Amino acid sequence: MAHSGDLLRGHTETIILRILMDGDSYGYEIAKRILDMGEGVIDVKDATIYTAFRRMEDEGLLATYWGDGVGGARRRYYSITERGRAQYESNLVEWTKVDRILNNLIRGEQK
Amino acid sequence: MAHSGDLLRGHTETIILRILMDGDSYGYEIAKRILDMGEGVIDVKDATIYTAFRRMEDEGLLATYWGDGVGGARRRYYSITERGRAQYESNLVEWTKVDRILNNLIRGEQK
DNA sequence: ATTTGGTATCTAAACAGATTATATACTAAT
DNA sequence: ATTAGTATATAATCTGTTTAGATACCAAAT
Repeated sequence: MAHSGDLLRGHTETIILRILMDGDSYGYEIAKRILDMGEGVIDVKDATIYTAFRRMEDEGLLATYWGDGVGGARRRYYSITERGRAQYESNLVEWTKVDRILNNLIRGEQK
Repeated sequence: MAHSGDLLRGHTETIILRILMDGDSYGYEIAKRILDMGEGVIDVKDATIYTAFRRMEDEGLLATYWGDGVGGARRRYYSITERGRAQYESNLVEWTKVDRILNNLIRGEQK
């Protein structure tokens, strides 16, 4: 059986980019937000977030800086770059198409 | 960048099950049908279909038999089992939830 | 006659994003 | 002193998809 992460696969970056469009954030908070909105169906693991950050930094989609963890551990903040914004817009267009087609395929509607 | 197959990942089985609910079929035809409905956005590779068949047979979702390829190569037909139908219904319910949540996450709508 | 193109199935090896497991470290409350 | 919550990180593993290649049959064109 496909593991639950396959549902998220390919969308993690888009989701992170979308969250960062609301303002800078850090891994733990982003993970909690996805978990919260995931309603038990989508549950992202923190390792997924952190490996995605590395990839996205390498691709120039994110910029990063250290913040001071108030009342806890240190935080590494991320902000979305211009390139990241462009990537998000592109992914959103793609998703809109994919979503419609996937619905056709899964529900068996006519072409 | 996520390769295009990640968009399909986790849904291939559901799509195959859905197609087989219209009647028995074989790999090449199923691949063409997905390609056709995929509108250039979803393009499944035949190896993906055939490896999915093996998995699904092992899981008891499909039954198979050889047909005679009229005017071409031999065909291996697949039919959906009771278990396959149940799996499809279950996957459909799952997808309905995932689709809504994924849209919330990707479009950044309120919870 | 043989080459080309369409039909059709199959598998080993590589790829890549997600998961598992584990380590580290700081703070606040018990 | 211990536990729980906050926070980041990475190596190794998992698994569905892709790449690349093999096999084979038929019909039409050269």
